[in-house]
Amino acid sequence: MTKDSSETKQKLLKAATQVVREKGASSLTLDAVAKQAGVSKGGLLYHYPNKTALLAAMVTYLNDSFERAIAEQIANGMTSWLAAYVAMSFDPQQSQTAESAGMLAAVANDMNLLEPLRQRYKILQQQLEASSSDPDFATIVRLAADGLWFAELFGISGLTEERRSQVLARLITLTKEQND
Amino acid sequence: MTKDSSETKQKLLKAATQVVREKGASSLTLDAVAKQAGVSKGGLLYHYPNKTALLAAMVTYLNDSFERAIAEQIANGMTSWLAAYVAMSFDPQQSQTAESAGMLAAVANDMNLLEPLRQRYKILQQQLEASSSDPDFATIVRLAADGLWFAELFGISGLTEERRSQVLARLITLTKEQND
DNA sequence: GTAAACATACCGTCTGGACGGTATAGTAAA
DNA sequence: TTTACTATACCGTCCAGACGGTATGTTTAC
Repeated sequence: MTKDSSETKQKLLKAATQVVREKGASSLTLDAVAKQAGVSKGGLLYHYPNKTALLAAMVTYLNDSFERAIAEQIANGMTSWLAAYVAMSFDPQQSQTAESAGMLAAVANDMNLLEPLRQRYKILQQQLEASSSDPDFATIVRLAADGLWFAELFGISGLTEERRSQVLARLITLTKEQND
Repeated sequence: MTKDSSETKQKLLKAATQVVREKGASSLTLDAVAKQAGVSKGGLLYHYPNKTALLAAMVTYLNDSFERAIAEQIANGMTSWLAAYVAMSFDPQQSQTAESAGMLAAVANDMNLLEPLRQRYKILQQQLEASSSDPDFATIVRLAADGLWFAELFGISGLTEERRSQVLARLITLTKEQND
């Protein structure tokens, strides 16, 4: 291995993410990704044998990025998983990058690609319920975080900056009223 | 107008919705919609001169459908706009039909098509805040409803039926603790 | 008969992906 | 330590099909 395969793969994933962010999910073509990554289409297809493989990798990347973001929030002082989840959902850094691109790409091409996410969320929800004294309310907090994340992804939140930060603060407070 | 143009248009919109639901947003082609509607492609293009026009109509349809659904919930006993909004978001009938299809189609093709929705949500959020004694919390309730709607649209809610109905009940209760 | 409401046929472009080739580096026998 | 061989990492070209859209009929209602 001369140039380390995984490094190029990472570069291609980044390129795909950037294409989605800049030109939209409908512009995510193999040509566009290859061009963005500075690689020929043949080179792209060497690493990802078809478009589905690339999309699947994007979803996996989303998944991992998600994982890291939560761990990061916990490291940064968030006292519970739910609080970290909320903080992550409000983090502008994380929101509009790899995660959103993977989501949009999957939705635009084949929703079945979200299957790994479904498995994960099923487990996460179970853990959330198990670790909370008020599972219904904990779920509401989680869904509110999801709601903002999606609403901002599609640009339909309608929240001002002030409101946004106040809602964030309130949600963090609400996570502390639970032993989770 | 012999066969009533708007009637055929409605038929075409329904067909487009059905295509998205059955085959996914990436399969929403003019051919597919025409075939589903039992019309030729020329016939489709007579009513919607290009694909963008069709997509825009789907978003408008989504918008109106959304409006009607809320009004319906209020007619069915929901005492506040927020409660009606929550109930609508949990209504399995409404969720996975016209609204979701329009959303998915817009995302898959051109996110700019969501612009009308953005305008609307900006106003809705303002009204929600203005009519509530605790705008932050009202926003949280709204976002939780959005979160469930999106999560179920993408199949990542991870909620059991029981949990789902309990969360719904809880959210409705929470809307009543506000004067909105 | 004329205009709306379709249908049919066709075109140009884009896109996924197959394919042959190339360069470089490692391996292994002589 | 040269030589033959193989695997990895990529490039450039080409093609079949799909898709959006046009151009041109043809029917139907009034």
